[in-house]
Amino acid sequence: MKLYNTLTRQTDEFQPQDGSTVGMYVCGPTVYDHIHIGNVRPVIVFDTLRRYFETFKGWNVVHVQNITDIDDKLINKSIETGETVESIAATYTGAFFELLQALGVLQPTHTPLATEHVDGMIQLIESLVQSGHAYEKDGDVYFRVDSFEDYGKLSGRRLEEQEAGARIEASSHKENPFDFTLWKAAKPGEPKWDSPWGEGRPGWHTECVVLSNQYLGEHRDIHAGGNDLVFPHHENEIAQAEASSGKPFFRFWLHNGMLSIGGQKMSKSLGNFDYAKNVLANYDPETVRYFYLSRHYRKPLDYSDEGLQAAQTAVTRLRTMLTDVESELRNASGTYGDPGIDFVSSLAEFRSRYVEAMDDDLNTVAAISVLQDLVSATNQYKAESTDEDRMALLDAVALLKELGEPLGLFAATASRESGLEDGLMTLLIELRKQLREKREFKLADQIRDHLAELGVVLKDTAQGTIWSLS
RNA sequence: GGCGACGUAGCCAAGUGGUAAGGCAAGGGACUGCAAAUCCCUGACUCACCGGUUCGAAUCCGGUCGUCGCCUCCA
Repeated sequence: MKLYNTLTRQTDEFQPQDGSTVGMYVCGPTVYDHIHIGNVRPVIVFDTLRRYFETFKGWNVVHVQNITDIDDKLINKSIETGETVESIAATYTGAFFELLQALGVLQPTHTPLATEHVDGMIQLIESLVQSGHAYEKDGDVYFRVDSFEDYGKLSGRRLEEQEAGARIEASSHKENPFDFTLWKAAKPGEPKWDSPWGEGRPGWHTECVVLSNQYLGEHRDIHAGGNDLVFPHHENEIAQAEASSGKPFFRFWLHNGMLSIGGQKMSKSLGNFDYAKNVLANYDPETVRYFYLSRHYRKPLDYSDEGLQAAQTAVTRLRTMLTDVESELRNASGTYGDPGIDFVSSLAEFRSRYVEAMDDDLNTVAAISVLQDLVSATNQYKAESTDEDRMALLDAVALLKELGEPLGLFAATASRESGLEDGLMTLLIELRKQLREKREFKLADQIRDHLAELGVVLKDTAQGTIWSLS
């Protein structure tokens, strides 16, 4: 499939290096607060990519999702609240994983904490110091950008051009204003680790390098994150990784677009943000996923309640087809008939359109339109086919579920009814049918209304009354 | 100042050289005892604007206007 690669600035054909295993690293959150609705975008997008790899490409995916649990923001929060950094980090790390689960995100293969890999980071920094790519100054260690020829290759920034109009404030410690911190000396009271340069903590960019190497080894296929990380974070990762190893770091760099609110970028520093948990309090997870996937992942996405509402209506339409068919045919042993066979053979077209869309730089928007078309065609067949020719509808349902899998849709729709439940419903529906035949509509409606209160939905269709759980 | 993205119907949004997907909203019709769901019909002579290339452009080139992002922690 093709993926847009920030490194080459074009869509490149993607294949795992060894042909079967994809190593994918997604930059994770700094756990000093609950994640917001912007942080959710890469989580959903790259979960979708992973699912597509696994279900449609047959590739095994090693998915690394790091947790940054040591950082200035955590230290500041600790000073504000009096809580320890460890305790704050533990709280929001837990909240993060709860949220992933609520969103139906597959559990990443590895979820390493930065603080558990400080030794590895110190080793990396030491090797950079020894090779002249880094230097120590008063307990801080900086990466020497002038020592890395390719600096700027990811973000397209040439050092010479940058320096002219630079608005980076010059630090007296740095040889070049673009030199970045690898190791930061500890102030009194701050969390700290021993190192050859005294007590301190690692810089942010270093953790992703160490964790990538450790958990992916040579399977460094994809490194992903928000496009606000391109510079300086990912640029700096590449610099230190490639300066130290002499080998290419990652082959593919994938970046999702930012979330905006009212056309303005949403961010914590601007204050115009909402917590992801609040959205999940108002919308079901599939609606949330549908909303995020209804815009191409590289483009900016404007967040709005109206957008979520539209997504909810749209995803409900898909789900309704699925539940209606399953309700009608749950016990049926119908036949296909010639029209059914024709209909089933027409389904292949939807699948290939879907694959074509997803293969084209994960075009989930076009893929979703295929699901909508599939549902339209199925509803049409449902409306026009005779009672004997309905088994084909189950094929359409199976396809819809298959296509929904990478998007994370319809997982929760599999309601299992017990034999007793089934029997009771059949009884109630038969009773109500007799009432309706006697035109006792008041009683019949009472049954339907009361069942609705219990979460059971009745629909009177041309094929008889069907029921499903709401 | 440097790097980059975007401007498609009331709203959201694909399409990036071959004559405008899909969803939401809206109106009309069908079905129905009523509900619910569903089906049918109605939508951009047009893709910010101007000029160019081409048999042909929303799609390529040049320019104009407008919006936004990164360059400082940020997904």
